Amino acid sequence: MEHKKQLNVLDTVYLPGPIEQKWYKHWQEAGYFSSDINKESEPFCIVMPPPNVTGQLHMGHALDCAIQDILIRWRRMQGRRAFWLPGTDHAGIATQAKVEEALAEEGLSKYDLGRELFLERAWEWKHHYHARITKQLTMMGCSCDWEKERFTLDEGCSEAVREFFLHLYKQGLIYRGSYIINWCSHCQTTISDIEVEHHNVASYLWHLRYPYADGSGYVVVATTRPETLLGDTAVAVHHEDKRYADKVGKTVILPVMEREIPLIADSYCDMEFGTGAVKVTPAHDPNDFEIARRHDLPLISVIGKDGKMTEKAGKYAGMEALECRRLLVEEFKHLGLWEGTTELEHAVGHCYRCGTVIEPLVSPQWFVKMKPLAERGIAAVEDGAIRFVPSRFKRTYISWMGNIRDWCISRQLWWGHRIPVWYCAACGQEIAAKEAPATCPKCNSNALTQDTDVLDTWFSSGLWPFSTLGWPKETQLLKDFYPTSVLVTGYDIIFFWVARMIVSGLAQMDMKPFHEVFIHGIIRDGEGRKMSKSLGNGIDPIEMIEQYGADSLRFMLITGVSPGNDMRFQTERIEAARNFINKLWNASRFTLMNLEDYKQGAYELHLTLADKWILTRLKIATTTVALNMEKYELGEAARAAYDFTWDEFCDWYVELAKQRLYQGNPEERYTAQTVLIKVLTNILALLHPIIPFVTEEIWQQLPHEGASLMLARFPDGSELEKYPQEAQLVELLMDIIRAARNIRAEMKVPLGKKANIVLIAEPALLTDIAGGADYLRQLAQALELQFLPSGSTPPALAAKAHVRGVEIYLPLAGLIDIEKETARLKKEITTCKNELKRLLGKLTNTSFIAKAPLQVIEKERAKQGEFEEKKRSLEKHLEMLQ
RNA sequence: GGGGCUAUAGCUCAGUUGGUUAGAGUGCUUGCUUGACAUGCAAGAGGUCACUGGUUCGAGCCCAGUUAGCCCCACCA
Repeated sequence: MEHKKQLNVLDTVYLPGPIEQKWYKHWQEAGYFSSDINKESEPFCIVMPPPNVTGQLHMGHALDCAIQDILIRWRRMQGRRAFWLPGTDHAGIATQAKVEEALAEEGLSKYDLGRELFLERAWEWKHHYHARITKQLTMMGCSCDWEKERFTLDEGCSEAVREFFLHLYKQGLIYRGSYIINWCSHCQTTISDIEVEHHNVASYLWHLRYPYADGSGYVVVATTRPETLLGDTAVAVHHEDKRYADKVGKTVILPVMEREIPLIADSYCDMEFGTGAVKVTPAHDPNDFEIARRHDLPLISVIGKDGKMTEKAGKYAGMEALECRRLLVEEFKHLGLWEGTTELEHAVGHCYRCGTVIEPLVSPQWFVKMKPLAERGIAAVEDGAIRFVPSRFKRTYISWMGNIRDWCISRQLWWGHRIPVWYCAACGQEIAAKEAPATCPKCNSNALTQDTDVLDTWFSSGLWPFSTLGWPKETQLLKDFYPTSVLVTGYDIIFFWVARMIVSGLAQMDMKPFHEVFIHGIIRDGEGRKMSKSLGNGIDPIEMIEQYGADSLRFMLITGVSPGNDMRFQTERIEAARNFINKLWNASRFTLMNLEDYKQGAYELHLTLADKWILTRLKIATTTVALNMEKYELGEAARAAYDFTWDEFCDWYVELAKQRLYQGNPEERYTAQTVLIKVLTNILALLHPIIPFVTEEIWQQLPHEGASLMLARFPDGSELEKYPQEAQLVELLMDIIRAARNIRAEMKVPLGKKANIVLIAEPALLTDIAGGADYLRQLAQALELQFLPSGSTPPALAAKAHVRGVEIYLPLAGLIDIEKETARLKKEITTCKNELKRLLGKLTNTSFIAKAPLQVIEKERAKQGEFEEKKRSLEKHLEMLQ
């Protein structure tokens, strides 16, 4: 054990800044973040959800990282081989959009640069923000193994992507085909179904007449998108719709285009909606696309990728779609084919990146066949191989997976993994390969060109748990750490990411990617709104760290919220966290200030009541913390440590220890010092995963063994001793002290004025209490203590309280306010009466007596006895005062 | 149209297998230059645990329904 006293006792306020920087650097240089620490032990691995290199980290990342770092530090302290793998995501569409924005400010478009130069700019962007993100993670205190850091677009991850693509391709699980996809005309790319956000939009339903070809009148269709009618290839009604029973099979003339199209019957139609007749535009509506496949209808694309009408739109060609809509409705009015317009609110798909309305288009794209993959993904969660915490997210996941459709993975972007497929210009052959083939295997031509599209960014993040560990190479890292232990992320990306990782892991590795998924909520602003750029209500974690310290931020983020629930970010809460850390700091200052003469083993220990009490409480608190950590109840764990530290250690034990420290003999002083060190050291260990910086700073200054608190043992309570009887007695003494303080406060006894206290109880109990007489004198401001056996005559003019068989009198001649004391007593008596009423009801209930466990009944009886005695005792005193 | 979450002190929230006199932080009241800390100490006020039923000896907690708010999914044009 060494003891170096460095703490500046003048610093009554803890200043986190320099201390946090100092320790992060120290830990990193000492190699404590390495996955080689505890190398021979059971591995514990977390792969960090890679933040996007689009920008800096927000409060959600701070929460995510705080949780992961807590888990990692905790397991490391338990002796596990803890490995937290950091990394970042290239975030295809998002980053490309940012780079394009930056170019636009220079008056340039990506086409001005060309693919290669554009990618250079994108890499510059990546380097810039990567450095920033790294800085932020270090400021948070993240103990990740930086030497193993990865990026989704690095060489290894790129190889993994190609390998996995081929794996699925060979099984026919990746295919190319012309299907209806979601097109964002702003981003100029497809997006997958989950990247489409549906918002309700107030719009109109136009009722339009399509004349029958045989001249027998017209059918009225209702549409929200008149401009698409130029691409109609049928009108559909429901089989059972009597209104149209004799019309099915006829043809109608599509107005404006003068095209003859059939009237068909399809169960998709809702007879209740509109007129029951729906126009079918297979090229611009997913449902119509399905109808067309069932009825073998042609596809006519009338809206192009630029959002303008195509040449197939006849005279409307080249026009913006919305302008076309307006003019087309006008034309229908002129033609006498407009029946009317009604208001309608309906869901419209928008791009999740830019908010542009999504245009469904038919286009040749690459898809992943999801059904067979999803089945395995569902089974793994259903049979418990992968466990969701909290468990309610299991249902969310399964129901989504059960309804999954094929995943469009090709993107018309430049920033990302190029699709590993080449086309032969000579024979049209499609060649999927890991590396660029020299010649066409079919015709030997060397006129090969690679597919120009890149893959959906989530295609590569889906491989993250194994691509980062070195796959497809058979690395030791992969052997040691796959499957990973737990994945920590927000519920908002369960579908985007968690589901994809499960599916990909099972498909490629034949093994789940992780055992557990720990889901947290999102951080909202003080009013409960989502933090967003557009609202400008985001709170920068860095600002908070600079103002309050990373420890405060971490503590605040994981307390006061239960797992999986959202949290409001309120400044008062981070202030409260800061105050707690300051409290810990000051309790440590107090301890250190009293250790100048401390020498381990100098004397024998003589544990007092207070010592035995705090050690017992420490054992309980430690056990509580340890159990809650195991259950992922981090907030509860933190709260237990907080309560113990502040309420029991600081408010009581430190006060109880002062007398021995200031006036005790060397042995007494030594014992108090030893217990202070022991309890404080234990507190620091319990809190270290949560608030690593301040705990390390203090620990290093206390007598300690080992190089760093990071590598110290995390206590679980089993190593601590307990003294239940002494602890119980101290609890009684505390109650007596509180009662006496209450009386003093109510009677407004000036602080400096000491008063006598008379205690009346059974002799055996009195003897016990007398053992804590010093505590009473000190903390209840007692001048003289008098112990009288039960039945003795109490002092005449006194205030009284009654606590667990002990009558407490404060003779306050001159100070006592009879009226106040009467009121106080009456209030106490009322409480007793209410409790007794409740207890009596229970105890006279025969079924309660018959069915409740004996223990519960005994407890209630004991309470009844106590309250009866208390009531009697107080009533007697009340009478005396009258 | 499905599914989920939330409703507990003025405010923000805990309350983990049903048994505590229902808790914390913050705010409020009162008193404190207490030899670690005013980012603090002590004492206090403040709750029909949304509502209605049910299960149970016993419900803030379990079940059903109602109301209010939030979120996710979804192809009614």
